[in-house]
Amino acid sequence: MDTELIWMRPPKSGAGRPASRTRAEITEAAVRIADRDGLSGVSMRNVAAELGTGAGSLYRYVDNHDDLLDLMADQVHGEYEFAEPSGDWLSDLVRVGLQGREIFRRHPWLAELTLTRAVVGPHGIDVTEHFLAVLAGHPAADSDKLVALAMLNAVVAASAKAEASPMDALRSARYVAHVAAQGNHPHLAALKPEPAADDPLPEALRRILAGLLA
Amino acid sequence: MDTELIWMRPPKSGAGRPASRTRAEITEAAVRIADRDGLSGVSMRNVAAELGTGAGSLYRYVDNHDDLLDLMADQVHGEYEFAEPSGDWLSDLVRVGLQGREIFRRHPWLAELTLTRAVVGPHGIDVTEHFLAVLAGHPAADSDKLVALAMLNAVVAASAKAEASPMDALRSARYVAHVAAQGNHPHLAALKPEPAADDPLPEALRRILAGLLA
DNA sequence: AGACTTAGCGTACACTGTTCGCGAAGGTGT
DNA sequence: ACACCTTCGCGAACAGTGTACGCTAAGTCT
Repeated sequence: MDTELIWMRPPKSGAGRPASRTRAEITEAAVRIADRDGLSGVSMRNVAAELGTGAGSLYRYVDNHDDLLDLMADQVHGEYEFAEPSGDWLSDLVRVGLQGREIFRRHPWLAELTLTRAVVGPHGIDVTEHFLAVLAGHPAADSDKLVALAMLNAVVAASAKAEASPMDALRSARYVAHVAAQGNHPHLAALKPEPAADDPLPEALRRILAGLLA
Repeated sequence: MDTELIWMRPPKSGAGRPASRTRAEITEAAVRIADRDGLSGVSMRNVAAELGTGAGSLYRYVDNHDDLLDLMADQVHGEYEFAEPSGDWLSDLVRVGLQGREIFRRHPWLAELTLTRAVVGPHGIDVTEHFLAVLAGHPAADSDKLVALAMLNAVVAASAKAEASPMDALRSARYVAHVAAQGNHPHLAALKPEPAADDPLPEALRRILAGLLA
């Protein structure tokens, strides 16, 4: 069994019949399906059909279904566009977070993926590298910086997931109202249905990052 | 189709043959299996076998597999033990977060669940109620408090997931080393393999919560 | 006692990830 | 040019999944 990450596997030797498809091509097809039908639509058979090939053929390019998910997650991490560090590290990092949210919005399935598995691949690594570059002059310990990155990802993904499934919010709201009517949860009942304030994420990110990297 | 959450469904009418099992019993069996074999072991057939019954019978108690997962997630949220608000809201909330981590440690499958779906049920609601009770005198807007709770959950779950699967960390580390050796990622290569500092979570939670609820 | 309602079960269906063997394809070396 | 040989693409097969449905038996109510 190959315990290495998929990106480290050695390239095929030149001999033999050449492959008619590339791993990138397969990844793109999978992303296309996920964007259209959601993560559950990304089955080996569906991806193969999108490419006009057989399901078993995919296993020439990918070890298993999870590998395919890893490839997808890493691929869309390539959509980040990094600006040169401006000197204001806090604003730069918030920028990264907000850019992440845009990616999550473009690919609603990504939140579930990043929350479930670590994104490590060429593009995921690039994000880490940029994050560290922005914090190059910052006195915090390396481990604290990495913790901050992980937390930033978790928070952005969680908020993206929340805004991606408003049905959940509706069902929850109905249940909360039901419970509040029971009378045993005074603070819950006292919640005011406030006018949705404008986008809370930028400020939340500022505060979280500032708190973590004091 | 019933769009209501499972906990709102009306109790059965007294007539007819009484059920020989309870929903709680089924949920406990599912949790037991998940604790032992992980989330993927929680199939309808496995849970049914654990109870010595047929797979189809479970659908008398649960609408579908996802409902069962919701029940499991909510049930273990009943393991929180809430103390009276001490007056120091920050410490109280950190306490909640650390207690959450203990629950995640006892039930490693829970992180994936809470990161994937919202936990709304009797026990999940109790957590929210307690969170709001602690912040009863706090001037922040209600919506900000709820955001803080969601972020707290995301952060604790993410850190629990990370510590639950050190294999991922190992594979990642190997790949990072491989990339760093390439030379294109100076900041990554400059990371010092520091001695693991003592538990960073309490301080991180303090800072995040203090930042969010300034 | 009889009627009625519901539980439990077994079977069936469509789908999933994955494996394996076979035939064909296309470069490489002589 | 030809043979070789590695690799690809494919189709069938297997074990497992969630779920629907019809039947029978088991209780409760009138």
